[in-house]
Amino acid sequence: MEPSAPSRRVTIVDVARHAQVSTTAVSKVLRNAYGASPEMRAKVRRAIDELGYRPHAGARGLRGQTYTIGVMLPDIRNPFFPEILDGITGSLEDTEYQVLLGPGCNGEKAEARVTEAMIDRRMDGIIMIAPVSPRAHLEQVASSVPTVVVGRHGSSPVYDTVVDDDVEGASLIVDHLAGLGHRRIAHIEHRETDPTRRAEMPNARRADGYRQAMRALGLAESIDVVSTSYTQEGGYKGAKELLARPRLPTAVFAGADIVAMGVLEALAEAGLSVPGDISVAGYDNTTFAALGPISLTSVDQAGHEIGRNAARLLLERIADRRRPSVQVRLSPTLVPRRTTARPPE
Amino acid sequence: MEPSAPSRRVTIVDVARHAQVSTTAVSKVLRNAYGASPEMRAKVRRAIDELGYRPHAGARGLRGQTYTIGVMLPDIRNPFFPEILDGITGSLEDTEYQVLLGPGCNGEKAEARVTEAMIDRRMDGIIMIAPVSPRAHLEQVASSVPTVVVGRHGSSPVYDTVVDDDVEGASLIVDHLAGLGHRRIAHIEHRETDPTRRAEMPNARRADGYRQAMRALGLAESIDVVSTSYTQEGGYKGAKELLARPRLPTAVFAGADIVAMGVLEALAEAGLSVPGDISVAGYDNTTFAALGPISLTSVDQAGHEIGRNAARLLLERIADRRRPSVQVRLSPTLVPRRTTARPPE
DNA sequence: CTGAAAGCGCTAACAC
DNA sequence: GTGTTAGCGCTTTCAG
Repeated sequence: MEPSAPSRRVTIVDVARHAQVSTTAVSKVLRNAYGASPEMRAKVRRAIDELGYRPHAGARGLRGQTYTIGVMLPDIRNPFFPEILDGITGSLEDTEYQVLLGPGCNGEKAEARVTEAMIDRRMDGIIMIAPVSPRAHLEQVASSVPTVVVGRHGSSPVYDTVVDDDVEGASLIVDHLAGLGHRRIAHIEHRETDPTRRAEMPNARRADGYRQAMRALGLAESIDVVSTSYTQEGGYKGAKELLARPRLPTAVFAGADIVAMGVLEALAEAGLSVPGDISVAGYDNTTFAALGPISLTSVDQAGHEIGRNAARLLLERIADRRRPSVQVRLSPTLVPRRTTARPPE
Repeated sequence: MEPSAPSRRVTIVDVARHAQVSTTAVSKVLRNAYGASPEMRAKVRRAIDELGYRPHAGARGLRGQTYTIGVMLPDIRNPFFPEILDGITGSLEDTEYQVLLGPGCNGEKAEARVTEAMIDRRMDGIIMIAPVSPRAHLEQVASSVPTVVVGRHGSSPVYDTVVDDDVEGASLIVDHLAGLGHRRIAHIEHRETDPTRRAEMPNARRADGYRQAMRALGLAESIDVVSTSYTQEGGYKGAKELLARPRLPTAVFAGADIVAMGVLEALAEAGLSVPGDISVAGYDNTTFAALGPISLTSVDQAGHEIGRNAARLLLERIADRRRPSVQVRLSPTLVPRRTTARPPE
């Protein structure tokens, strides 16, 4: 076996010759296009199988499509994304399209690089998951390739969106805690200064939902929001800040599971038991929320459904680039586990 | 803004015209190829900037390279892979190459589909992380495109490999536990029946390393291996099995962190405290091993280094497809945390 | 050092 | 329904 021998690959010409037809005929069969008789199709299919022919995606892209869908994930570490991805690939696995992921897009610059790379490779469509780029950039991308944006609120005429209702998710948690008897429920949010992002990013929505739900329950005076970041460290710091309050809250709603991890650590250090002394809830229902030793109450975003919808919208838009943009909003569900219980007497 | 307007992109012809040179000249500048005067380069570069030109990767691939590296990850959920990926993208971000990931490759069939897709897109090189495909398939891939295989022992003349020394990792754990005074140390392994895979997959090596280390310490009679799988459930079942033993081990070495999670759950259910009654160690030093409430002793595989080496080897092989294949083996390190301590008196 | 011309593998447009 | 032809945007000869 030669290492990476540049052996000439079977091309459409070889198939045409083998099947004794024109390359156009082969091309039509490949694309299931109109204008080939059943006998011709059969003949061509046989030749394709016999020769083990697979079309060169790049060459196809030069005139037609590349049959490639790009998915941009901001952070491969976020255990919530795999669900979305499964939803996408699941919907696409019976199509001709192949999904390829753009890695490590943390920050606007990296996002721009990846989206450019996808456009330069003439991908047929792009799904951007929880992008942080300014809306203008999203619209610029969408103006050159069919695009679906996942996890950003706000709509645009040029791209479709799929989001989970973060306001509803926050109130699921608040209602759950209030139902258990809690009144002093604190929230740890991700600090967001940019005004556009405040309006569009899920984290800000969760904080809004928390406030809204507290007010609806007549707990307006108990509203207590600590601004840190959606990281374990952010949770740790946020909890430290709450521990310094004159009166401790009886429950903490962390804006993300990873934040809850930091909270649990800080509480353990302070000698407080969960949920005996204080209840803790997260958001995203990530893998580690389900881990036995953690068993964190959380909100599930139906990532699979999000992904399925994103794929569906993208295919629709690839088929008709002028159809009006669509916004899909899904509802989250509460997953109660062992970190929440009635407040201490 | 038009939704996905198919506005004609700037091509190499536009750049050539703008700079008043031939397309050949532009091409040479793009590729930093020999045969262009400094003045010409400057002129072309200016034209490229002014027009915002970016070459079409697919078209380039038709004759030359696509400047795309494919990375195949078996399971995006495995929290160990992001480290490797960071190592790869970090090494490549100052090059012209763009990394794209093939998603969800669990199982031979999915792996084959993804590698085919990468080959059909004429990627310049492929990095396969912990593939499960038979070696013949790996070699077939490698024979048509430069390939580096990560996390598979055993060498091939047609692809390079980067592995972490799993035997050494296992003995780090065993020595650590023995050093604390443990003698009855059990191991939970991933069941592997296929003989080739037994020889090449890391999981089998860890079990071998465990046995070897136990023997070296004169603890041969205490060797106790439970075969389940590298999943949380596998850990849970494995622990249940150990709990049914006439004499409980004082320490459990789980072959992977996720397995340890299941073990912790089963032990908690049985009312045993960790590490008071029994010590637990994992492998991979994943994100959740570091989580405060878990704090699992584990083995760190230096994922970043693995990724850096894989990228380096791949670039070398792209530059010289005939250079003899290389095997890199890296050493793991122990990360002691709170789940391991001296055995009960 | 420079550029004209051929061609990579495929699809679209157009004949027949 | 079928085949012929002309590109898509780039790199690679190969003359000059």
